This record gives sequence, C-alpha cells and structure tokens, in this order.
Amino acid sequence: MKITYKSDYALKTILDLAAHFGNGPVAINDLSQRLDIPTKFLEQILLDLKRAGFVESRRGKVGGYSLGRHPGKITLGEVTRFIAGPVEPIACVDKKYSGCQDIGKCVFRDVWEEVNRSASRIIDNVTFEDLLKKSKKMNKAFTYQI
Amino acid sequence: MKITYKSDYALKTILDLAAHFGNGPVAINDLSQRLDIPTKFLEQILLDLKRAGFVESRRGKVGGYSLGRHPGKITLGEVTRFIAGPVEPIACVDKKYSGCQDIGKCVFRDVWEEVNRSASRIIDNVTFEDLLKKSKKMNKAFTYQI
DNA sequence: ATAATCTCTATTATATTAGTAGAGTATACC
DNA sequence: GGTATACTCTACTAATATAATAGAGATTAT
Repeated sequence: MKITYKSDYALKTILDLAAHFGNGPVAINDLSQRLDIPTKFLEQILLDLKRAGFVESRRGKVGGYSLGRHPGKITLGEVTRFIAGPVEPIACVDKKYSGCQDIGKCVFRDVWEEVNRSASRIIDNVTFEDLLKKSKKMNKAFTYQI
Repeated sequence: MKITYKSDYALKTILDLAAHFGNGPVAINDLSQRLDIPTKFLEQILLDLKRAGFVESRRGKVGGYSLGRHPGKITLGEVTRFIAGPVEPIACVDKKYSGCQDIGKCVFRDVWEEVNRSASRIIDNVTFEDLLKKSKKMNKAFTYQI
C-alpha cells in the first residue's frame, strides 16, 4: 500500500460522493474545485473508480458521477486495496522481485503477512458512511471553535 | 512504509550479519555474493545502516561489517522505520502534501494512525534474533525435504 | 442544434529508485 | 615503508513511476 496523491484524491473523491449520495450525479468540475484536484487528473481517477464499480457516471447536460453503492457498503479497505495495492508487502508480491523466489525461505514474509492481516482487519471495518459521520462531527466541532 | 529493493537488501543484510554475529567483521564482497546484491549498491546501504548505528565497520585487510548490537536487541520495526519510512501513512506525513493541512479535518488520518500502531505492535516485537532462529528452522526443514 | 458533460488515448514533466563509477582513506602484514 | 585489501564518500546515469496536461470524441437535456 502506498498512499500517493492519486490514491488520496480517490479516497477524498469517494468521501465527497458519499456526502452527496442520493442527490443525483456530481460533475467533475464541482469535485475538482471542492477538493482542489486538477480536473484532468481527476477525470482519470474517476474512470478508474468507475471501472472498479465504486462509482457510476452519467453523461450529458445533467451528467456527473455518483457512488455505485450505498456509502455503508463501501469499505476503506476495498478502495485502498484497489487504488494503492495490497497493504503489505509490496516487494514480496512483485513478479520481478527475485528475493522471495523460494517463499518458504523468506523469513520476513510471514511478518509482512501478519502486518497485512492486521491492517486489513482495521480498514475492512471502516465504511465511507463511518468516515462521513466522523467528518460531519469534526466539521461541527471545528465550526464551534470559531 | 515502502519495501523497495533497497530496504529489502538492508533487511537481508542485517539478518546475514546477525548470523555471523560474534565472528568478526564480514566483508562487503562476501555479503554481496551471498545475498546477490550489487556490490556498489550494498556499499551505500551499509553506510546508511552504519550512520544509524545498526552496523559497525572496520577498514583494512581484515575489515568488514558487523552488527552494532546483539541481534536480540535490534527489532525489525527499528530497521524498517529507518530504511522504509513510517509504516503508514506516507502522504499524510509529507510536507509538500496539502491535503492534510488541517489535520483535524482529515478523517482518514485517524485510520492510518491506527494501522500504523497496529503494524508497529507487530514489527517492534520481532528481533533479528527471532528471525534468525526462524530462518535456521526453515533451512533445516528445507534440507530434510531433499 | 448546441452546450454541457463524460470518455479515451497520448504526451510531458518531475521525482524516485536502482545501479554505476571512481577517487580517496584506513589497516594488516610483510 | 610499501602494498594489498577493504571501507568511505560524492557524483553521475538509466529506468521506472507519479502527477499532471492536452485534445479529439461521444452522449444527453433542452
């Protein structure tokens, strides 16, 4: 797993779409402005997310993107794994990688797999509905502070 | 955390040095051959590891590298964190990164921190002595199979 | 028709990773 | 002291991945 700009953009985009779930499609331009993501870059990310089934799209005048499923049915784990690869390890899974050719001899592998399981247990139990609720709570707290 | 070739090489090198702990220094060339790592690349890695105090070196005819501490006193976590960065998240910690400027508003951050803690709990409790023992056991099992 | 919006492929710039090169410094041993 | 051996340090290069940018094309509401 590697949280790059692209994967971060993707996560934030899905969270935004979760916030607008049920209100019809949201245009790329709106997302792009609100989340401060280069429009053309976001386009590509959304197409990826669409191919994976996380979002749906609609063309034309009232077109835009919407979440493919209810926010409570999309986990952080699913999306992260899709856009950022497996949690751990990276190299051990890599085909080009020669260090782990005989898997039985790589003593590190077991540990990375345990890390992987442990991380998955966390992120597979967080839905975008959860994140959305937390986000709303945070914004409220932030507003009161002012 | 990102397990690149460099970090993988570093981990394997330390494991090898752990196996030779107490027997005097091991030359780069030996390590390089045994672990199949380009010599000049390994040089740099070893210098990094030396600066971090994981290994010690000795120049001259009977020179080479040796572990700076007892294998039981070096954890996988320490080394991994040094050579591969923090376990998670990458982007949230990045200075250039603008997405998490107001930390209180990044709902993902909490999750990544939980993942981080969870992974740390694992890798901070594995020493190179542990890994060495496991490695020996594995090799034995492998030999019997033949 | 046409304006708005998504779709797709190609290209470019920058950063990171992996590896290479070579001159320099210390040490054991004869 | 000379010499072989081995670590030290800095710079450079190639390959790959990341982050964008560009533009022509397809769909839909009005």
